[in-house]
Formats: sequence, C-alpha cells, structure tokens
Amino acid sequence: MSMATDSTPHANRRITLADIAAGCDVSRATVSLVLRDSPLVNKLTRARVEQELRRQGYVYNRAAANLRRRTSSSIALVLNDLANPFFAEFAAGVDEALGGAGYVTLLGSTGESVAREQAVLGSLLEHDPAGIILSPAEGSVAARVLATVGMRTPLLLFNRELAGEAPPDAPWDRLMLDNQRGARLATEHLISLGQQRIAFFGGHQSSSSCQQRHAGYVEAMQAAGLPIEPHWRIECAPNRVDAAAQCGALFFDTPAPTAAVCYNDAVALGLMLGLYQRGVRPGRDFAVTGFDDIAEAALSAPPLTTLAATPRARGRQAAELLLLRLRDPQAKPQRTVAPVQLVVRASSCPPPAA
Amino acid sequence: MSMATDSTPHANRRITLADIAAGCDVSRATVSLVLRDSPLVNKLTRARVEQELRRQGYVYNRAAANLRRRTSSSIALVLNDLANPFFAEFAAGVDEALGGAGYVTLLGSTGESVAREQAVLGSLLEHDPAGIILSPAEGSVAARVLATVGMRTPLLLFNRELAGEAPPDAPWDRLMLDNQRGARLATEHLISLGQQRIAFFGGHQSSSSCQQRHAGYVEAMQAAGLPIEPHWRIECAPNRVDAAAQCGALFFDTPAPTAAVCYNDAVALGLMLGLYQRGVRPGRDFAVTGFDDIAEAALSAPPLTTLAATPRARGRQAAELLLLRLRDPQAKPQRTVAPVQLVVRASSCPPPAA
DNA sequence: AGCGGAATTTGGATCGTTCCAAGTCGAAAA
DNA sequence: TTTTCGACTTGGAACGATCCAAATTCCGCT
Repeated sequence: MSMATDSTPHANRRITLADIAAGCDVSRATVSLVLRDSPLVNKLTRARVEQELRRQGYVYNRAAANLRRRTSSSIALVLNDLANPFFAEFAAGVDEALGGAGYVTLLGSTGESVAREQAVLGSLLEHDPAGIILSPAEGSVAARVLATVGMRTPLLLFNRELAGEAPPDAPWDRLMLDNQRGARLATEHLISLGQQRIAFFGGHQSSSSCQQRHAGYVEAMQAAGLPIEPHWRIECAPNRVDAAAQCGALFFDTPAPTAAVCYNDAVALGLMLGLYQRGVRPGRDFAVTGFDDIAEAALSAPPLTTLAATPRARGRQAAELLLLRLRDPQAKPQRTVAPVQLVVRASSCPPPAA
Repeated sequence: MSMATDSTPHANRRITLADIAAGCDVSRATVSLVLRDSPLVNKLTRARVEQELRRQGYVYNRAAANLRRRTSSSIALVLNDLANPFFAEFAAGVDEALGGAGYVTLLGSTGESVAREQAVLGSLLEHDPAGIILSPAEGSVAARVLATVGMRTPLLLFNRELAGEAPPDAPWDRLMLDNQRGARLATEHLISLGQQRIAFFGGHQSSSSCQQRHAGYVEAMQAAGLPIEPHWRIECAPNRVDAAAQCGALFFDTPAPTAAVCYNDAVALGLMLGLYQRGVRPGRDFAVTGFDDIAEAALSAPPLTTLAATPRARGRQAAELLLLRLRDPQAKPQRTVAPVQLVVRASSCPPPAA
C-alpha cells in the first residue's frame, strides 16, 4: 500500500505542533519542549525537530499558548490623541520598551472622546492584555473606567488625572509630568530676565495639568514678590487657532503684561502668531514661553523657550512602570512625577526698556 | 448540609462561560449563544443569562474564540517611523477604520531599521494577525519580508516599495502616493513663478519614493526646457537636522539655484532653517517646496508650499484595502496610487530680480 | 392519551498549545 | 541477572470558547 505523503502541506492551513511532531516522529510534547529551549530534550532529537520546524515554516501560536498558560503577552496602549506629535513620540517609546520585554502593543486611540474611550477599552480588554497604559480623554471619569476595566488588569495612567475619586482599592499607577515645577521654572526664568508683568495664557481651568501649571506660575510670582493682576489669566482651548484669537485679551486692561507663560507649545505658537498680527514682535517686544518642547518649538520664529517633556523617554518609562507592576501586582500604587527641563531659546527676552 | 455559595467569585480569576452557565443553571453552549445574539435562545433564558453576565462582570475572551473558530480579529501595523507626524496621523486613520470594523491594531515600530523590522514582524505574526499593514524601513528587501511573513497572511505595503523583486505569487497589495506627479506639480509651480535654477533637495537615492519624486522634478524641468545641473541634487537624511546641515551644499558651486523642491516637509523645514542661518530668507530670496503637508507646514515662517497627502485619509484607505483583501483572498493584487494636492503658501516665490 | 414538529437546550469534541504524571530505555550498580 | 537511576519521551487532560448532532421540552392536533 503506497501512499503519497504530501510533505509540502496545503499552503493555507496553519502548521501546528502536531504537523511537526508527525513530520519527525516525536510527540507534540517534545516539539513543545524544543520550542521552549528545554534542557530536557536530547541534542539529536532537538536538531531533528528544529530542522523540521524550518522545513515546514512553523509559526508559533502565542494565543494558544497564552490560553493554556493563562498568561498574556500584550499590553494595551490607549491614547487620547495619537495625531499629536507628543503622543506619537510617547507611543514610539512605549512600543520600543514593550517590544524589548517581549510584549506586543495593542493600540487604541480615542480622539479625545470619552465614549470612544469606553468602546476602545472594552474591545481591547477582550484581547486580554496583561496591562493598560491610558492617557485619558478630557472628562474621563474614574468610576466609568473602573467599571469597564475592572480590577484584574493593571492600569497605568499617563499625563492626566481622571475626574472623580480614584477608587481606593484599584491599584492604578500614575506617571505625570512635573507641571507645577515646569511652569515655575519658566516663570522664574522670565523674572530673572527682568520681567515683572507676566501673564498666564491658555488652557482650561478644569484641566488638572492646567491647574498645576498655573499653580507653578503663581508660586514663582509670589516668591519674587510680584503682583498678579486678575486680567493676566486668559483661558483658551489648547490649540493654536484659539490662542491666536485670544491674543488681544492680554491688552484690554492696564497694566498690560510684557510676557506670558503659556499653557503649552501649541498655545505659545498661536500666541506668537497673534502678537505678530498686532505688530508686537515676540522675543523683542514681548516674551513668550511654552510647555512640551514639540519639534516645532525649536524651529518657530523666534525659536520658543519651553519645557522639554521628552515624550519618548516618558513612553519608555511608562512601559517600565507597568512591567514593574506586572511583576508585583500587590505593591502599592505608585505616583511618579517626571521632571521637565527648561530649554531657553529666543522667544524669552527682557522687557522693552521703558 | 449547608454550603456558603461564594457568589462573588474570587477577585483574581477570570470569569468564564462555565461560571456563568453554572450561575444560572444552563449549559455553556447556551451562554455562548446568548453572547452571540443567537435567535435560538428563549427570551426568558436570555434575560436570565444576561443578568448573570452582568452580575459576575464577565469579559469575553476573544483569543479563545478565535482559536476555536480559526479566525483572527487583529491587524498588525508596522511603521518605519511612528514619531513622524505623517505616520502618526496615518496610524490614527488606520486604527480608526480598523476599530470600526471590529479589529484591533497590533502596533510595531521599526525605527527605520531592517533588523528590527524582521524582529517586529516575527513577533507580531505569532499573534496571528488577519493581515499586515507595512510601511517598510529603508532598505527592506522583498525576499526577506516574504520569508518571515509567509503567504498565509495578507500584506498591504504602504508608502514605499520593497527592494528586490516582489515575489510573483505573493498577493501583496500596495498603497502608494503619487510621488512623481506631486513633485512635478511642485516643480511646475516654481517654474510658473519664473524660477529657472531649481534644485532637488534631500532624501536618499536608494529610496523608491525619493526616486519617484526626483523623476517628477526631472520631468517638469525637461518639459520646460530647463537645464539641470548635477550639483543641484543634494542628498540628506529625511529629517530636519540633516537637512539644515546640508543647506550649504546648495551654494558650493555655480550657477547656484534660487529654488529647491524638497523631498519632504521635514527636509524643507530644515532647509529653511539652514537658509535663515546663512542670511537667506526663504520665500523672498529663495523658494522652497515640501511634500506631505504635515501640520507644521502651514505654521512655519514662511508657511510652506507643499503637497498634501492627507495621511489620516490614507490610513483609513489602507485599512479599507486590507479589509477588502480579507474578504476576497483570491482577488489579484491591487496597486493603488493616492493623489496628492498642491498647496501653495508663501515659501514659494519668484526668483530675486537679477 | 398519543403524535409530529417546532423551539430550545445540551454534551462532547475541537482549536493549538502546555502541564503533568507516568512511561521507555540504556547503562551502571548490585 | 536483576535492580536502580538518570536521561529522555510521551499520552491525555487542561485553557475558554464554538460547533454539531442529538436530546429534551413544549404545543397544537388528532
């Protein structure tokens, strides 16, 4: 009874352990041991199996393995705005570190919508990630997040706090920027240049990061004994367009400021645009600082003094922190504050000689 | 015999179908039918099961389901440079479209390294993605990619061609930008402003997109009967820093150009920086065009004339194309060329009056 | 009461891997 | 020769879902 053994298996069927086992006449268990470099298998057997693996073009099925081992090898990364270069760099950093540790990144972007955030989290959870890194959408609420994420999956919060009370028993770690100190550094820098009438420009009071930055500004002003006028605090959406539009508000009232600490770089760039339009030259007639040090900051005219948050390094750090948590699920929740660094460029200047 | 039924299951065990089934006294099969909205189950039973699902906080295990059904619900997205806003936007578009179709995005970024690309592809494949979207690293070779990806998993190539012959039987679709036409449009635009000595600046000869853009430039120059000097072609890495550094090379030799068609926006922005540093004002003394229309292009000083590639829409399109392929694995490979649109801004100007 | 058929429900096999307890085998020890 | 031991190897039961064929229940009708 002859039999044409089809040694080239049908092109569109997944090759499994059983195929390899059959192909070199050992058991599935042995092949599995080979795959995992177990010292148990005999050298010769190992060689035979390895050759067969190559011959058939075997691809490991991690999902099946994870199912059996009750483990996971993925981490979910949920971002409020992937299109923002700051978060894109962050994502690159996360992926870099996770990849190095053998994890795969499940991506989800929410476009700053709380509803999508819910949906995305739910969908990613079905893939059983070992952990989650979340930069929440504006207005995302702790209780809702807890309800969908549950308590089985460690969560690392990046960049923003959630609204409402953090559930006391949820082991959520956080990685935040040192907003207050950053804004204080910027303000102190302007003061050291001789500035006295300094405004705080942009952002919304409701945002935790804006509150913190404003607090840093106030701290520096008070430490220097400088007065703060109420009309030196201008709110606007954290983007260029709105910032440019609100520029005029700085000069409605006297005494007008001669410098502004801006909520972030986008706002600062918008403000500079607005200043140009009213004939005020930023970096000469009016000093401006930003926050983030996005790539454009170095290339604007004039280049922007700002605070570097090194998003790629933050991404790596976020990944590290989460991996740490996975190693020790019982450790108590950590709150990490990443330092920011003042980068002095030409947009900050002394006040015009009176 | 009393028995404390622990109705709140141990916090750290995954809830499975069996738990739900036991909890409301039906079989696993029935619960499964409920989960999948089968019309077979009785209304009352369904209600009972659904309540139990909520009560126990059940989370679907898609990996297990995929294993049994021999399906996959993820797509791998492998990018050569996530930190580039162009690709970040692209990724956002991909994720948006995939999420809408019920797929999850497995992210991998290669940092423009062929070795990492291999590693990342290998690792992602173990997670059995339904398909792959790949924007290859510079120098990535078709044969190597085929060897690791195999023929089971559909691949969509974005943005760049692979080096070497595409394997004839691999059903790889492509989505490319209309590089040649784009560069031609930019060049024609400069010519229509009266420019005659136009350089082609940036990128590497080895990259397919760079070749195509250069070809478009040559095409326009020749059509206008304008000469091209060899020293008007300056190579540099496609980033700002290197572009700024190479700026001087434009003026080593005579006749010096009075305009440059740049490989992309990053290069164009870097070039403008370099020009400023040598006292040449882009948009007045020297015309510059870019490619991509990244967000910064509209906001640089002067705003950059460039070609809009609408990366977010490209991302959605890439996802659509791949989904189409999944629906019909046999269809013959498609090559799609996405149009680009000339956006005229202030960086392009007539040559200075001689 | 008994029957046929629709409506529901269900046990068990299965997806591709890992774990585990138990097996084989050859050589050294008794 | 038998026993023992270390070095390998292996069958079968998991993991958590789905599929399928068969079983059960429920009804209306003779």
